[in-house]
Amino acid sequence: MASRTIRTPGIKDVAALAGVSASTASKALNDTGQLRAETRERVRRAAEQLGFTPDSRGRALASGRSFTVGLITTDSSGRFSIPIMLGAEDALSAGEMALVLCDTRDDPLREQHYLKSLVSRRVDGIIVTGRRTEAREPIDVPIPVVYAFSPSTDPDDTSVIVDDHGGAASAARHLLSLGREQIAHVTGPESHLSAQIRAAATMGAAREAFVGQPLYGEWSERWGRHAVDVLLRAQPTVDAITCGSDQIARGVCDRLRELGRSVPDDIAVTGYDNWSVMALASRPPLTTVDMELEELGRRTANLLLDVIAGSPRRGQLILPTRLIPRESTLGT
Amino acid sequence: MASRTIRTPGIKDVAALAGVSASTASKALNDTGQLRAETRERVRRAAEQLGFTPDSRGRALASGRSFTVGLITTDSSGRFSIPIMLGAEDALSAGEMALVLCDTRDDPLREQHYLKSLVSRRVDGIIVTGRRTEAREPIDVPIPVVYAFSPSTDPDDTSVIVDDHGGAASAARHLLSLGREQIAHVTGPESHLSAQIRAAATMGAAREAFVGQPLYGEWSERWGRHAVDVLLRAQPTVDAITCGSDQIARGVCDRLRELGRSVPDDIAVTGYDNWSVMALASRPPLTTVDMELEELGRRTANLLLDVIAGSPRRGQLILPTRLIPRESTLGT
DNA sequence: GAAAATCCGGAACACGTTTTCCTGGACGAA
DNA sequence: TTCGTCCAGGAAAACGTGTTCCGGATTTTC
Repeated sequence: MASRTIRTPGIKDVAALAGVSASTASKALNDTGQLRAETRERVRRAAEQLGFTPDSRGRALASGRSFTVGLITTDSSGRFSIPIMLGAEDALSAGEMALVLCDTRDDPLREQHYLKSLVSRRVDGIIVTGRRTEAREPIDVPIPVVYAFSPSTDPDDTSVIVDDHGGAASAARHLLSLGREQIAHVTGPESHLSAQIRAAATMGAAREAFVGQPLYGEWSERWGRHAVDVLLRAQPTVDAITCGSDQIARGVCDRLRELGRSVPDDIAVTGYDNWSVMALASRPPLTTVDMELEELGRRTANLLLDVIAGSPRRGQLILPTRLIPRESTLGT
Repeated sequence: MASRTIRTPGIKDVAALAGVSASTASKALNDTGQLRAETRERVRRAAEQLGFTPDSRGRALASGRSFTVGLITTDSSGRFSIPIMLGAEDALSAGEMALVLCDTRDDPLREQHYLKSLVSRRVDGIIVTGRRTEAREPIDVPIPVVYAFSPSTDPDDTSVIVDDHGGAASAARHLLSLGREQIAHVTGPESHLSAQIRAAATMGAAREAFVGQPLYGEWSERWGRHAVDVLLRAQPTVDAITCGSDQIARGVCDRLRELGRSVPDDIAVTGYDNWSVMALASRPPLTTVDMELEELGRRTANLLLDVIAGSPRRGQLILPTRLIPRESTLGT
């Protein structure tokens, strides 16, 4: 039994090597307590020499915190959740927090399972995010929670959301400022809140320049192409189209080009999302609205850190979007 | 001090309520030790009544395991890492393991930081993944590691990779089986291993049906469009084009349509990646090669679980791809 | 020179669980 | 009756850290 299997060194090993007690070593490494500078240094060198990395399980137990937050997403495959995730992870890692990923795949059972697991891990906080802007049922855990993108239905919960209204309005105003006078709107299913909001905001901002009715369809290029035909039949003199997504906008551009209409000379087009594979690959590249989701993720994480630190900020935080002007409205 | 702040109940509370000792409660809840069935049941009811969830920090400390694995990715924004991540998370969550996400953003400093953090958390294992198929430097930690997508340069490490050669060959064989006799290949930068491999595999499988030289460029639609012009000038009689990515293939299709060439009647086209927003939105939808990355993630996770359990499987595991036939080769 | 203040560092405990070892009792066999 | 066996459950150690308290040593003060 003399030669135990090799372990990673613990604080006791460091202490022994430095010739002090474990508690002294702890104080030395954490810059706490009253120690001579020389002692501190000696312990530090010992730790260095042994390649000591403190075991956060012990620390977690002692401190009552786990330095971990859970991210629960209804679909991380979606392109909305991912930037949020990344932003959150970025903000958290700066604070030495780890992020554990839970993809529920929209399955309530899986969600329950994950919640239980996170509670059992005594996670310091939870971020909940979804792929729709509709408010969602709050989750019930004895742990700080912040909602991102999909707010909680409970207005007292902390939620960080995108200013969808402002985003759509900024696109419309951009077109007005370029002198466009007949603006149409093509977007996704009317059942989607974001489609409704964007349509309403567009009409509100365009006012008398808005022509016809918003065209609801699906979030696809195909619908964008088809919508052009519908639109041109009803409003042949339209000179601008704002779209509810970059995919739709790309379809719109493609179809317009096929019909020999120039973008933006004849008709200007705007997208929504700033999804680079769509917005940049489109011909011409799309003027679009960036929801700045990574920043949203960061803000969410920082808000969660505040809640954990004991100073919660309740209610909805609405983050601004950013208009990215490109050739589809400006020309070359 | 009598009314302490309300805590989540511990196993001792459960034990007290059931009238047994903590150790007995532990045994009852874990189906271990020698206990009367009646006692077990009593403890279970007590746990249920108190809504007891075991604290995994304590469990981690006692068991020596943390029931956590780290996923280190050089860019999780890439569309390759994400399905891998999801697959891994899926496989791990079944085993009650949590996955902590570490996005290094290709920064060696951040990678070091994350590694230190994972070691400090005494993670049970680490999955390393990247966005390129080139082998990468192994990481040096006293923890089981499995590499996914980007293998380790050390052949003794465990790596799970995609059969890029087989994938490209399957596309070429598919075209041959359809009677195509002049096959060209358009792909990404020659500096990318995957581009080289796919080109070589295409030539090998097409044999005398291969015309000209592989056209190397970039992974973009723009290059795909441009490549068509280059290609048709050099090889006017080509009747099939295999592409190194769906983006390139989409560009190829677009340009061919503009030139009045029918896909697939005049020229058949195949993509690579089965990236649905590209492959399905393309006109016509693309026959393409699916790398089954989510499955790769699952396999990787399961392999890691094996290593953790003590039965490592060294070397490279090469997973097959799947050919997805669609209209761009089959017609309607 | 003695008392007080200050500085250092160690012993012990807490955190929540699992696990090993041990004890007391019931039971059967000789 | 006595010995051994088996069962049910408890006490304590272990995991690795942080923290509180306390005592000894050194310095300061009168």
